[in-house]
Amino acid sequence: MGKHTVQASVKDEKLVAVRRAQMVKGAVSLFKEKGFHRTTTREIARAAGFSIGTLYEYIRTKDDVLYLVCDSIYENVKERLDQALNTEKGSLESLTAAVASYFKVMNEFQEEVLILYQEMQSLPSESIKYILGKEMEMVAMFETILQKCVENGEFLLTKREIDGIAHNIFVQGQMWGFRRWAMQKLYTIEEYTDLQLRYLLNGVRMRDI
Amino acid sequence: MGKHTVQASVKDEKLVAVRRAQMVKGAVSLFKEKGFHRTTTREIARAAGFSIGTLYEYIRTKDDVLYLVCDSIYENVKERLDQALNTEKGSLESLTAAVASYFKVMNEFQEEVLILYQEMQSLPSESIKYILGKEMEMVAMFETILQKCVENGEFLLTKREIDGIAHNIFVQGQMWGFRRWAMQKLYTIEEYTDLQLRYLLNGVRMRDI
Amino acid sequence: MGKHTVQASVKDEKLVAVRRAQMVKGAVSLFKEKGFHRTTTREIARAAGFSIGTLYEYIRTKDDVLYLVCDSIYENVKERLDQALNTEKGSLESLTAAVASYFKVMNEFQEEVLILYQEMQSLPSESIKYILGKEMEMVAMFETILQKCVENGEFLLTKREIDGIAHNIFVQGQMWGFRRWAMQKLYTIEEYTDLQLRYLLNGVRMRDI
Amino acid sequence: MGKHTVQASVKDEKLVAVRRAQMVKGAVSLFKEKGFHRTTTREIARAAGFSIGTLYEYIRTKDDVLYLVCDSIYENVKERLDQALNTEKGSLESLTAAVASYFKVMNEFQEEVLILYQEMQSLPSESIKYILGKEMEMVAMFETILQKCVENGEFLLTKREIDGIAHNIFVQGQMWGFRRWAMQKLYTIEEYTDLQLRYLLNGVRMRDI
DNA sequence: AATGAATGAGTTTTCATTCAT
DNA sequence: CATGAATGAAAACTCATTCAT
Repeated sequence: MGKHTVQASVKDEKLVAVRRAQMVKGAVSLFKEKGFHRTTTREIARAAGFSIGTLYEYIRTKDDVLYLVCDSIYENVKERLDQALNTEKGSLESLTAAVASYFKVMNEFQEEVLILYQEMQSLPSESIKYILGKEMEMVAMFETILQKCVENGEFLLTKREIDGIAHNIFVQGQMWGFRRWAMQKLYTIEEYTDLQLRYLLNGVRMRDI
Repeated sequence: MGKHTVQASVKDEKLVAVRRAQMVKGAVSLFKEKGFHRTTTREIARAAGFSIGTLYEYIRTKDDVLYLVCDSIYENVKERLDQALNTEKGSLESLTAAVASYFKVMNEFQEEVLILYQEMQSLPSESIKYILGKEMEMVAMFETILQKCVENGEFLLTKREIDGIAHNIFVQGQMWGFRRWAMQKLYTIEEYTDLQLRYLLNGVRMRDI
Repeated sequence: MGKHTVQASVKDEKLVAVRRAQMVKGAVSLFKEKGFHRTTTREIARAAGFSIGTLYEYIRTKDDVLYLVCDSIYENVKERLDQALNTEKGSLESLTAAVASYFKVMNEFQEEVLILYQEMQSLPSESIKYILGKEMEMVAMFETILQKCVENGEFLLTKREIDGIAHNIFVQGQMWGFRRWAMQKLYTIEEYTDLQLRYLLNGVRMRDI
Repeated sequence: MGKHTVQASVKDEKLVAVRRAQMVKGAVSLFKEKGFHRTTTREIARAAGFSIGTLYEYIRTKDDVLYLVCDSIYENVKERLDQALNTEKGSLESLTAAVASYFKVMNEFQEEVLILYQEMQSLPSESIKYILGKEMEMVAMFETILQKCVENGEFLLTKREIDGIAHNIFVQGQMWGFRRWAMQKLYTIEEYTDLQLRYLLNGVRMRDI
């Protein structure tokens, strides 16, 4: 955190949180529609339900909005994921369930994740690192699950293979939203989940026994 | 093509092609650095080696530059891919070779592909469709190879499975460039190719014999 | 006075005086640093030790602050000058002492006088006249002293000459602060006083006797 | 010069000079009326006879206008002064003539000099130094004249006295415009010149003869 | 009396596009 | 064909002022 905090002129921290939530909500819906650069600060203010002057009481520059949006998206995704994965016990079923949950979350947040990928580059590299750090935490969740599975003797995998698979899971989840114009014609999210799981598990399942 | 053609004031088609090539080259290197929206038309003209007035003799709007850039990128990728895959004969080895070639091409064009993903949204939806069509053609290349493999009795796959695998191959190639900050710490391009091929083939290889 | 009074919402006149003194003190130090236009009302409030809302309980507009500051500066200068010159008796020595005192005061208030000259123009012309009136009173002090000297037979001067000399004295005092970047490299305030006095008295001293 | 040059987007140096002259002329008349801070860039552009976009082809920031204005004022004053003083021969008459010329120039440029004193503080300190350097050159002109007079045996003065007198001459010239509301009620410029010259010369004339 | 969040008019600055030369 | 000066709409951002608490 520390420097990854956007300065507000308003002192009341509760209020800052409330206003920023309004702001992010409005901004996300605008960014979905036209992207960050084609959205004006006035539009963001209006969508948030307050004036341009008020907007600037809660941020310093337009880039702050982008940062807040990106941060909020991953925060939401991670929160939903934490809830979904916290019962995980290192079994094949729980891995399956975790991946299915993750894909569902990514289905829900597909537009938001698209924003992240398209606009994050405009942030200062410090902020990019910070946000990608959150992504790594999510990948690490899958690594942990896989690791447990290995420890439980469900799979036989090296650390490197675990890393690779965790990445693949993560990317396949994003891909659903990313390439929805192609994927969502071919499959429902459930079908897609089944397909990818089968494909992933082919790679990881210990030969019978 | 038809409407997917950018109008030029200059008649000499050879010259148009030459100037646009200069323009795209300059623009790509600028877009890599700062993105489409943070790049000005003046900068594009300068990078191309001519004046702002001349730039506008070869395009109508700034968006035309983006279109030309996106189009050119996929044209280049496809061209390289056509070369790499045209000797393909429907065998496991040729599939392996094709995927490896594709990954190599994506490694080479990673920054350009990034541009595509980040900026394509700014194009009119007509242009997006047109360019995504090219992407579909590339996916179709892998479908064809897989189909031939099935026909040759190498694999046993349904049409749907073929589509899914082709997509996965395609996405894993893009993922290399996309998530290079994570992937390229873990693997060399060759290691990455091996890893992904093993997973892919685990899923497609006919159960022994 | 009359219209040269700044309206306050707060009734308690004692409090008004206290708050305005705080305000002027903070504002002067800000104006010294960055000038009137580059200083915001929020900064003035903060420097004064209260909130922006409170600031506006004691003034009507930002210009009021400038007026109050200008007024206060001359008020302070005049007060110090009154103290210094009230023992004056119309002799050459007392003139000398008066000029020396005045130069000392101007040395002390040089930054404040700079503010006056740089920002007074932003006041409504009514206020300018009012404040310049105070300046005239100060010039008049020197006229009075000179007049007494003439009456005492120390000098032989016409009314016009007295006016001119009084002005010269006044301007030379301001010049010390105004052109301090040039003058204060050449002289100490004492040397400067000596120099200017000699020069002034050359013009006014009655030929020997 | 060197870094004291304002960057223009337009290449044609002749044109830059012409447009900047228009700009300065318009800006000076606006600054006389309402000061730098109360004048908008749009007003400057309009007064100069071109659009806001064009204005910014010839400057980088609004502060550049102020710099150009300040520079131009002293350039003009110095040029007029150079013309007036170049026939100077180190006699009492030529000193008298020089001072009279200078006062006349300051009478002519009184509003411009007022601008300098009121707005120069807003410039970066580098530019202030550069411009005050020009002022020092003007003071040096009088020092040179006085020095010649001393060499010719007209006056008997130390170097320090010369410096002090040159400063006094310079300040008395500025004072005429500065305090015109007071001075110009009492005297015509000619009378003022006579008066100040008499004082000055009382101080410098060699005893008797 | 004191506070500080809210407001929006107003300001500087940029930049895609045009057009006369 | 090529040039680059001119344009002005549009954008980000500021800040004096108000007013509900």
